[in-house]
Amino acid sequence: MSEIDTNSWRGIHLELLRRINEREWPPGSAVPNEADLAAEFGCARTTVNRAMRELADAGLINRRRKAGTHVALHPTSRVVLDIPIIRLEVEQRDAQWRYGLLSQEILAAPARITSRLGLERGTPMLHISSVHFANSHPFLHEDRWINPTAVPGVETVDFATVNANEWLIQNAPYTSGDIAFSAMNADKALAELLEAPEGAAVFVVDRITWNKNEPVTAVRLSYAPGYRMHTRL
Amino acid sequence: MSEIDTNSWRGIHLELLRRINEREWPPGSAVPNEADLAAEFGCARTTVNRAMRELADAGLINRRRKAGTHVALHPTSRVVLDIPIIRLEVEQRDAQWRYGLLSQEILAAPARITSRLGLERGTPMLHISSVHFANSHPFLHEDRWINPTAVPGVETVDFATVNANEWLIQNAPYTSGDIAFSAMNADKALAELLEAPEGAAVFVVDRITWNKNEPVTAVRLSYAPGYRMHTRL
DNA sequence: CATGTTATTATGTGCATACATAATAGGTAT
DNA sequence: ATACCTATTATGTATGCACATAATAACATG
Repeated sequence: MSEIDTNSWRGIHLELLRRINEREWPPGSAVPNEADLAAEFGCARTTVNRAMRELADAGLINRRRKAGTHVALHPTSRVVLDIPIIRLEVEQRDAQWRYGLLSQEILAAPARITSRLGLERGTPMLHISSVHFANSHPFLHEDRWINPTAVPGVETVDFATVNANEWLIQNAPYTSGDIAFSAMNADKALAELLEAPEGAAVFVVDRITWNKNEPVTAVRLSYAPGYRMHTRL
Repeated sequence: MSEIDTNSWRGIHLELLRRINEREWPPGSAVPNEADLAAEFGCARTTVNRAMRELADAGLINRRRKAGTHVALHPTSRVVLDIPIIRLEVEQRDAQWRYGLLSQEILAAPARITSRLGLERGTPMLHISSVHFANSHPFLHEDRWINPTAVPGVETVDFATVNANEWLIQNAPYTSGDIAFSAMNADKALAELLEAPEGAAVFVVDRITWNKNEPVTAVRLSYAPGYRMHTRL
């Protein structure tokens, strides 16, 4: 049997997890306060606090000053997704990455883009369309709009040799963003690019980023059919 | 101008974020050590440590003992998704939630389930098929397999009156799990259940949970077309 | 020169203490 | 009762100190 180290926040974290999991502290019930737990475990309150903070971050308990700590009634499972740059994502699958630029031009951005970014209708933006390949098979289509005033110098970049995904991460910092996942039927054009049948279900990631209230870029990644995004809970 | 409170870990966290974002500390560069930063900000090392830990958790910096702290080369954006129980998800959209059981029976589980769970082929499991509605429109189809030996008492539950999603969260704790997101074309049966055209792109969540190496449940949630899962970065 | 040993260094963690802050409970005046 | 003020309480955070631990660098030894 592995003894619990009640002197380390990890040990205490595990023990509290156990009490919650085994319904020793059922959902909704009050958890003893930090001082009491510290006394029970024979450690400093700081240590209990650290353990409890992790549980709160994971959504398993709710904490409020004075009101105390309670086991979450509906423990929303909190999933952490790491979204790497596309080249690495391909290489992590032991596949060879390749990138092909389809078009790069300054255009009046369509309303669906400007409205979401909070820009004037018809603002000139840099539009980039490209495909990332894994072992010569299409992996995803990247459809991106960049706000040139937020990213000085983009106009001069040749996105045939450098891919936009990576260049932006290196050169266009953002302070906040919005990301959405959905499923879409591939239209004829997309289907051709992804070498998939028309109408095929495609996993889509829409991402928008801002740098201090200034919109930077809006991108849609359409993954070739069969793509799965997964993590552990 | 808002002054930075260099005495609070939040203030320091913001200041470090700024230095990273504005390329004062470019990707790959070394960050001063905790002691030096503490001296610079005039605070305790503990406070700097707290701020840096947050940055490390967010994937913006990499920390290694002795080697020191470095700004991440490819800052993988880390997304946190909260997956609430389905009823709450519907109600958060200001819609009325309703639930309908389609079937509940003990069956020999198909190979695609048992193999992923690490169970004997043909193990008897409780299969539950149900639909969740939002304002009387199908919201998602829940296709679930439960391992009865891991969840004592499931056989006696009437899942026509209690929905499996909620009952399990309350009664079947898990210690680990696996979750995957993908897109699929609805087959004829699913399309009918979701009141969608056959072949419609459907957002699918596959989740498997274990309780200390014992498989608990495998579930597939197929969302009605149009569903978007989104968060902030 | 390769290899194993030993310092050195930066982060990781624990503790006691103090004070800050949010939220509730209790009491007082109107 | 209602509104307002005032304890009280549990969590949140900062500090100085100490020691643990991982990883590297420096050194010594064959």
